[in-house]
Amino acid sequence: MSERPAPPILGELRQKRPFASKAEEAVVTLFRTTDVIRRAGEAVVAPHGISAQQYNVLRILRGAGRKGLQTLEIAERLVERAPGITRLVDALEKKKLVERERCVEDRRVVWCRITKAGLALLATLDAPVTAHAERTMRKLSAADLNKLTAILDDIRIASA
Amino acid sequence: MSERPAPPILGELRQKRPFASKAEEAVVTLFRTTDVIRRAGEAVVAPHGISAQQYNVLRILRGAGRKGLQTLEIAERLVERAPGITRLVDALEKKKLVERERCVEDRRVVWCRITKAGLALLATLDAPVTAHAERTMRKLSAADLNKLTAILDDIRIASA
DNA sequence: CGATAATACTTGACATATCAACTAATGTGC
DNA sequence: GCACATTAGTTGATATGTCAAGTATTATCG
Repeated sequence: MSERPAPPILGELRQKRPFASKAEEAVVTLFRTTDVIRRAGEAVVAPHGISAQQYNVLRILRGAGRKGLQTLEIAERLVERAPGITRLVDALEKKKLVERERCVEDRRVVWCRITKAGLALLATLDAPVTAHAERTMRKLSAADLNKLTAILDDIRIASA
Repeated sequence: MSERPAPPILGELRQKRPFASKAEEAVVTLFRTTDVIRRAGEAVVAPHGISAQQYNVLRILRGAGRKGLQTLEIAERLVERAPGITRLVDALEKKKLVERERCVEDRRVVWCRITKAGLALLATLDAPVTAHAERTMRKLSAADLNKLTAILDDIRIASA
């Protein structure tokens, strides 16, 4: 008789009942783990007056370079989807981290660009953000880190 | 020269630049994957008039049995933390899925219990929710499923 | 060319999330 | 038993998320 140890997540959530399946256990564990990491990540950027989503927008716009990106293109590239992209960019514009310009050739389009101030803010955040990721994953071997990413990719491919 | 293939997440987010580190790639992949799964999960429960968080509260209260749980105890057991537990339970009470009662012995405490209607709702959701988890993880081998959970547990332990 | 459709946002309404005060009740030390 | 801290929860202010509907502009088809 092999007594399997109870999943750690059960104790963490003070649950006694086992999960209906391994799949459910994995999903709950995934949610929980991501929540923990996200909160820690928000704590990194929040003192600088922006949310994690706003940080993501800034990074996307930095990557886009001079020309910038159309509003809805930003939305498509967000790690975590946000239907309220207009107001997300509104907030960044109010903070002067992003600027917008109506396109002349196609007046439906609005081009968004990161400002100097936005780039400066990102520059100060690069190291802390990378450090946070390293800290989060520090206990994993290189093999496990690759394995984790590969498994997550498999999950997304299957759900497409 | 081994040409490594670009990480799938890069194409998905239309990014050209590689990540600063494997750790950052893993974190972004984790966020993205969880976002995809969460949205699909919300689509399962939303038609029944509740959010994923509210569903989580109901499951916690079902697990707690007759006596119910004190308000803040629910908050501690949530998979994804919610500081606004009062209003979360408010919403469920308004829908008659949960009932509350001020404790007589310690009048600071409020006991929360799931109602018959709450149990009935959960009963109809059990199968679809389990199905969603199975569907999400269907492409993973049993070994990979265990590996995923184990790696995620390691991450949380390290960040404690 | 003119009607219709499609695109690219924007806005309004409402649900949630977050944080910091605040209230009420209980526990603790002197 | 009284001041003070602690606990349990609530409330207010503000930000963010979400969906549906609306506006302006461009594309398409007969």
